[in-house]
Amino acid sequence: MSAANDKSRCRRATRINSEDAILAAAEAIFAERGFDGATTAAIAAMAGLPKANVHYYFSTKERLYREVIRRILDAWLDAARAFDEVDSAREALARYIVAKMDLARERPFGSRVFAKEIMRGAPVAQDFLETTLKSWIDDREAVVRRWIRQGQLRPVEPRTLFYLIWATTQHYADFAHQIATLNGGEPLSDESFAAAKTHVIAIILQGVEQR
Amino acid sequence: MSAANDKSRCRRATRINSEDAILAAAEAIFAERGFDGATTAAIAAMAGLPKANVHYYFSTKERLYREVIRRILDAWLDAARAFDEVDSAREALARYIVAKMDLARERPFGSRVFAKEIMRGAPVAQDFLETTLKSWIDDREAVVRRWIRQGQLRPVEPRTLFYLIWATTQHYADFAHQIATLNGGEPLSDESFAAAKTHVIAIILQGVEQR
DNA sequence: CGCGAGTCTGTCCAACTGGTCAATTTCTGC
DNA sequence: GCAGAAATTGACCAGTTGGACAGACTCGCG
Repeated sequence: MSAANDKSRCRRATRINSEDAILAAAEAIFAERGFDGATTAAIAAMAGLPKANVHYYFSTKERLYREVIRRILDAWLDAARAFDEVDSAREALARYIVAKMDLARERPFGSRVFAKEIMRGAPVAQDFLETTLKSWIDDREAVVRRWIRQGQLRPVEPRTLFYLIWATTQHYADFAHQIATLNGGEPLSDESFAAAKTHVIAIILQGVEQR
Repeated sequence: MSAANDKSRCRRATRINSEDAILAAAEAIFAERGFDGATTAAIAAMAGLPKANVHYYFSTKERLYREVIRRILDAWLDAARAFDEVDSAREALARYIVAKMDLARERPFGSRVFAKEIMRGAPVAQDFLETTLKSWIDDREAVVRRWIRQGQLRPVEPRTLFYLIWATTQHYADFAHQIATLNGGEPLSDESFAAAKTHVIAIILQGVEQR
């Protein structure tokens, strides 16, 4: 790689590093205080930059917020693919729950930002809900109904099953503080979390599988 | 009842009406925007009172917020009693889920305020989590373990079961907007909600009952 | 080496926030 | 029917916020 390329990549890298630092800080601050409660000053402080620098990369607080939401939805879609990797109901559900639990563990702030976005009426994510998410769940509902016809699953209501999975997996991110408090003040260890994953899968599969 | 009592009750009634209007408005505004994002002006406007009137009844925004939280925790404790009404695992779990689902349906704002309170690290509810909630779940965990020993339930992890119930029941309040959007833009009808209640109970009981 | 584009930041401002206060109106007990 | 307590409210204030902007600094190419 040429020196010229190296240098131009250096500039770009600086920009990307700053943007990433700001986005990561924004995700944390928005998660804790919500859109209205978050201040650009707090985001800048957490990112270790002057406030004006934040406004250099993201002209307005709303534009920054939209970008944070966009990344979260990307990560969600990524995890959702786990549902389609295999054709057995048991395996597909198990993999999907694992993917959603891991997402909750790795991006707890993102999960909380999304939750708060929905609670304010989804002014930014409404389009995602109506188009991408709507068709995702319509399609998967059909898949679940096929599994039921094939005798892999009991005749459960597909929507109820998805809401139960979404709710439970997100709970481990959104209510991590409550879980930690009930765990003696300590966040779940990796082992406890892995065990929780297994137990959640066990209960849900037992709840819907035909036996 | 004497005229004097009638009158004094009138004054008190006015006060109580105003306080209730403010508390109801506060619950809605805090639910949508969180503590930091909520403004006393918005709460006053929704309650149909001048802002100064709000500060007459609740000296500070934080005091008002604490009172909102207190009432929510009261309602939660009320619903939690459903768990102890009967001794069969099946009946106790079913009743508890019904109570929590009904609470989510009747007090969706309260549920969201609580969720946001946890997400900001529970500065106000921490004491409740550490004392009341901790001992509640410790005691009920013991009850679940007894049911397991008695062969009423499969050997599930009690905590996982409670988190799954809390998550799912709260989801119907906190994510009501998402559910409505996926329901064609309309909130769940009373019939759909009643059906969801039944389906949730069916999946969870199937998931944990010994058969 | 030097110049222009890109990056960074201190300073400022208009709008808004929680909260105060004094003046006014409305009750209540006698 | 009146004295005073309680309730109500418009006007106001000090602190904070999102954002603008001009100038300083840095990098990379010719």
